[in-house]
Amino acid sequence: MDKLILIDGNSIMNRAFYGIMGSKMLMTKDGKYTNAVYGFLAILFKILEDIQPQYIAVAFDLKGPTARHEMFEGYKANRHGMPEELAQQMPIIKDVLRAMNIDIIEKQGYEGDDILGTLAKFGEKQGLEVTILSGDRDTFQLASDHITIRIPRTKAGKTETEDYNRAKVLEEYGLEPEQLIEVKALQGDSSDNIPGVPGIGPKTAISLIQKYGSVELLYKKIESGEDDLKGKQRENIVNNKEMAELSRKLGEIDTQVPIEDTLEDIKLEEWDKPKVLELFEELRLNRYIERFNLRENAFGAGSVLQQDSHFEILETSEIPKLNGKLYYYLETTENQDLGKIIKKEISAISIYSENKIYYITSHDGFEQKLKSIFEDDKIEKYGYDLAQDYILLKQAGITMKNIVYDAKVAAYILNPTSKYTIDVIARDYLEIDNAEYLQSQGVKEEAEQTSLFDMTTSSQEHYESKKIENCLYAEEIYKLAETTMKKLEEINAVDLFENIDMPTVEVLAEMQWNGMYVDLEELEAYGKELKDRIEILTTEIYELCGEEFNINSTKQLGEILFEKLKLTIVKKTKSGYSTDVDVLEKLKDEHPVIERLLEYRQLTKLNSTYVEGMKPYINPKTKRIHSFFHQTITATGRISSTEPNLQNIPTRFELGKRLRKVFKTEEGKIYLDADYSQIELRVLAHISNDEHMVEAFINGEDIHKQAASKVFNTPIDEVTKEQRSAAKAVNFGIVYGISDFGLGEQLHISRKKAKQYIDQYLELYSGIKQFMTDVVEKAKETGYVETQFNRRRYIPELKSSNYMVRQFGQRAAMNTPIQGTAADIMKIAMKNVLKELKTRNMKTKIVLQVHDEMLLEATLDEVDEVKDLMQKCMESACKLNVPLIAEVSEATNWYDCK
DNA sequence: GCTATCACG
DNA sequence: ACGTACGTGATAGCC
Repeated sequence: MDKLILIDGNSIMNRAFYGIMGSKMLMTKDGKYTNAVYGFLAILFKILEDIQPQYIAVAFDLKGPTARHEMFEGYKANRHGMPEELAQQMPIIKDVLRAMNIDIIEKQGYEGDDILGTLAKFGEKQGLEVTILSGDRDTFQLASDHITIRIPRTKAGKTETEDYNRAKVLEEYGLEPEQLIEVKALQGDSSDNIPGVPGIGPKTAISLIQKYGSVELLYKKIESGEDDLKGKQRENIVNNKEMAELSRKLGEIDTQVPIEDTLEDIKLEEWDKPKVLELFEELRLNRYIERFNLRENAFGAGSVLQQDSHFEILETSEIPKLNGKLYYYLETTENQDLGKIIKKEISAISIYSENKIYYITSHDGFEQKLKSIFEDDKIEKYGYDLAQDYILLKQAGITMKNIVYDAKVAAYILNPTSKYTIDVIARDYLEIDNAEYLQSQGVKEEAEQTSLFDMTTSSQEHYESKKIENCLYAEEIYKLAETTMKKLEEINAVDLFENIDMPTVEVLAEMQWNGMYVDLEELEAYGKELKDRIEILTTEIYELCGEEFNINSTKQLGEILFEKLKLTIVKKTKSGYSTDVDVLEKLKDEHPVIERLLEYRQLTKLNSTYVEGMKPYINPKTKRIHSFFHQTITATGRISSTEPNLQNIPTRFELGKRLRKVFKTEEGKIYLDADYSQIELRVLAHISNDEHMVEAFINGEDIHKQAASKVFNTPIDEVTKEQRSAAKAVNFGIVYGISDFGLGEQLHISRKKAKQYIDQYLELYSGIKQFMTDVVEKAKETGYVETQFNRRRYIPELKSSNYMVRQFGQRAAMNTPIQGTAADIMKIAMKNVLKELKTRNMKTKIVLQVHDEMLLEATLDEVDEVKDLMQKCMESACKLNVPLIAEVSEATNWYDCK
């Protein structure tokens, strides 16, 4: 028997959209979402494969009123339009379907359901086996012996489907499919705003129809008094007869829609392959391009994958001819040697050269060979994650020189909010699906090898797999260098890449390699002090609360404070009572336990995060902490630090700040710590070119004081401390993309008052106001914002249907050029500092960067010179229309650098 | 793995 | 009527 598939386009797109959401939101590079298209196609291909139909059609709703709206003006009144992120995908899926020659049926005044119903009945009459694919259970009323409704069902994260034919409906509801219309008439449908009869839910409705057969028969029985309904329920049913009848009409799917399409139209046809290919390429659906062999059929080879067996691998022990450029990938193995900076070592290298990949595994004299190429200043290095390679090589006694291209960094600049595993980059910029390719080459995944049932993987197979994988990467680095550089040119970011971010690779690797010395004994003494005090506090807290509990559990603490002690509930979180600092500060006068809790929180934070948390990272050999510094994490261009994070070592409060005493210089060395003064506000002054702010900086005025004087309309000499501090908060707020609510929270003042401050501020700093309007407007237009050095951040949130998300987009649009430009400037300064140190052959080392602070460990003989060059490098990193000021301090421990 | 909290610029 | 300041990372508790 021939088969027909009918798809409810809107409902499946909807499901696909919400099914694939969140962190994995798929997006094209220009910020267009593709998750629903992707999900729809996955579902489509699945059902095509399952059913192997001869006929297929997809129905869509059109905007505009339908017959149901005329019947009842409240119909679907509670529906707001589909979110923009989904709406923009509807034309895309239609284009794809057209290219596949799949009939799209839309009819003004009718809903998708009606079209499906009409076609299903038509198909059944023609003797076809019909399957309707819909996410909407309303369509169950169409089920029959030859019409099956298939609905997707999410079960434990996996999408499965369930089929409903007449028998299945009967089994689940105890009713004929047609009777579901009657059920809905009584029950109504809140999602479509169909009223039904008040007080009747699904259970009652079903049992009533099971008993009486239909709405009509129910009312007949009531009229003749043969019913056995009672009380309020009976009253409701009697009083809402019209509602029930109307609801019945609204809920019944129309199977008489005048449709012109013939059986011939909905026949499954060959795709227009070139068109499908084009669309799939745009959507980056490489997986499907491969699966359906679109490239071969369209216009032959397109990517490496089609170039049959691809690249030639040569296993050798000799370095190939390099022609001044080394395109390479380092293979590593784990090495848990405690003295190592990173717990890996180089096990092989794959090198691209003249269309071949050379694979060289570790052997006698291997390191010497690596040294000869990596230390050669005349050979440009092209790779992936060179900061890691730098350390790996350093561990082998090799100092990498002439670092030119890092694919990870290039991809980061092209889109700082993406991910940069080599697989993702290959997909994004080479349209290669590495997993699929490796599978096609018989490469076994690492995870499979550890499976209990797969102990058979021989070391030979493992070797082969590793080889192919690493050689693929080397090949891709070669290709990426070309494609990503081209794309960098398109967005005018070559200078940023070559002169700012690439030099930063080495700076960060140096920082990690150098590390910061930590006095373990002092750290432990500090920890002991904390722990002693924590013990006392714990006892006191238990006593004051009258019981022992886990103070670290916000849940338990919340119950004690707000249920047992009945303190005022200030704020709630998603899961219960909030107990954060703000809340506790407000409760300080209500109970003596609060101040102890505040101290307890502070101390346990210091102890667990900083003392205990940091200990394991002290390298037993160097006695130093070698944090990772990441260059491709933040949306703005800043650096981040992990394992441990050295960029958030306490400083605001004395007790925490004392921790900085354990960071000490080695014998005969001294820290030089340089801070940019107000770098973000200076950048803001520059970008906005606001008259007053620029003037204040040029005249060396106190910027917060000036703001206070303006906002509070007070002569500059009469500005109070409080006013200055309030104005400081406003300045911060401005940089963050201000909101009255946020400022109000920060200053503990009313929203109205906060708004006054802001309005007054923007009135006077009109250049800043202009900048904020312009930057948001331009971002909405182009979809991205840029720093002064053309670092770009796409902000798709600006197009969100969610007000909150849009607001966030606006603040990000205002903040990113400021924070990002400051980050760019710092990177330039670091690069120049390192360059100076190198050319002058100095022994001073860079050990840390904290956004606007740079910490060097200088040898005593170099202190004066370095101090000077550091300041010069920082202050002359770029030319702004306000002065750039760096303040340098020196001490033998970090605490004393002020 | 998510949430709440808190450390930094 | 809603519920926010921007950018990060680590820890603990809880599911």
